Amino acid sequence: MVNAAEQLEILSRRAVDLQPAGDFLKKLEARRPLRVKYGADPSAPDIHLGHVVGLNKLRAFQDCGHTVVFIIGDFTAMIGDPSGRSQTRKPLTREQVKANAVSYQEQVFKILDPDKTEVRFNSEWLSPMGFEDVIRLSAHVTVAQMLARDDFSKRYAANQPISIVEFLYPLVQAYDSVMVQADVELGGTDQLFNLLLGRELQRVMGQEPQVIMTLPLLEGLDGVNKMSKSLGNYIGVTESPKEIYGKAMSISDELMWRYFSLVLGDPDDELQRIQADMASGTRHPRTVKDELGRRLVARFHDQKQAVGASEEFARVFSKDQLPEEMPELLLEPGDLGEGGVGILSLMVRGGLTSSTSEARRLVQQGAVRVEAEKITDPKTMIIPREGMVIRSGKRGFLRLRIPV
RNA sequence: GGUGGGAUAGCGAAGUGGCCAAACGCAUCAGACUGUAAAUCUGACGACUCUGUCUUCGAAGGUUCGAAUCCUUCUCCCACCA
Repeated sequence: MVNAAEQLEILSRRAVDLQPAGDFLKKLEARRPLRVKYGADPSAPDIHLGHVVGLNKLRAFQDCGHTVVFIIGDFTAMIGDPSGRSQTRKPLTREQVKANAVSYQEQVFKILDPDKTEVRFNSEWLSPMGFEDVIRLSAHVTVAQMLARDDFSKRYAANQPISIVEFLYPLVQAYDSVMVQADVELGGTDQLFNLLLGRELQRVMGQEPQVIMTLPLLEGLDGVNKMSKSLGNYIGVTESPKEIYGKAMSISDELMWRYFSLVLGDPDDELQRIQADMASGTRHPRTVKDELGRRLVARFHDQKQAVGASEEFARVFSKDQLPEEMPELLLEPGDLGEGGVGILSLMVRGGLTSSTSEARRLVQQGAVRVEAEKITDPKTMIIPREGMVIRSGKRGFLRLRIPV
């Protein structure tokens, strides 16, 4: 284990908040493995790059010899978020939660060291609690304290509903800290309030308060909102090489530095050097982004697939050639009559569009090609040939198969 | 318990008897430009047998030549007062 001062330097790198820093050093100097808590909501079992930012940090703690207490919020997930604000927080059944938790662990251990990870489910201590216990617990916090949280105060001021359950959630999370005797709790900057409440509750309940650390929130593909599953602006660690690479290429030039820095952990000075090269024209932004895409694929798959994804991407988009694999439509014998088959019908049946209207629109907008020929008349009849390819827009491909 | 407000297309939000398949914004999709960048511009964005037809505006009934708009009942939501 490296010494406390060095650990402090390594571990606090890129942290937005670290409170209180003095306590943290003290804890590190105690030279025992610290219990570093991180909570996960199992309602969405896809770990994405936004989570990776935190997981990377947890891994750094492990590499310094500390223990990660990974809490799966199964209890809370079964209750959901009755405010209905967030559709992704529907109550889940016990089975769903269980299944999600399993897949969660599989994904998390792509980054974390299983030997230094303690996985805990918060139903373990929350399920046995009676209403009396809950009331006692809630007595520790005042409404004014709760309203200190930014989004609560805003919503309250705007006459927007705030359910009591929403007050209870931070409390539950704080109580988790007490139950696992956390030394440190990690979260995104949006978690600041909840983390601090954990400190508060530990103090009230006679424990040494945890140190809290917040990390930057990674912006999603749109470059504006934080990466999240519900916004659909995420790159999941279990996605295919093609998807990871393709999504990486679609982010803006400005944004890609965040990914290099927060997901891949590249040091700032190196990134600045690359930015300088890019500014002077010695490096093309595209090659830099290609590297980002390849490294992300390599990180969650392997090097070989990274190269494959890069090549495939270049083939399809830069050179406008066909991908190696594409969806197929097996035609019926009736399709082979003399008149041919309507283009719209083929598109719908092949899954290129979900309705005839949509197919028609695409054709009228000049997005559809059969082989190399652009189709603009929705009434066009196609005489199918084995292996014929229909393209819809840039990424829609369909190969026709004729039954033998 | 009382008072007031609300439910409109993926989301947000106009519309208060015909000109409404329903403004606008966001998201999405396509085209142009490119590095599939981003930004920008243009167009599309309920469905269909598509110059037209059909089904939509919380639900069910009703008034009317005609209803997202008026009436009745119902369901759900919110704020405020107590």
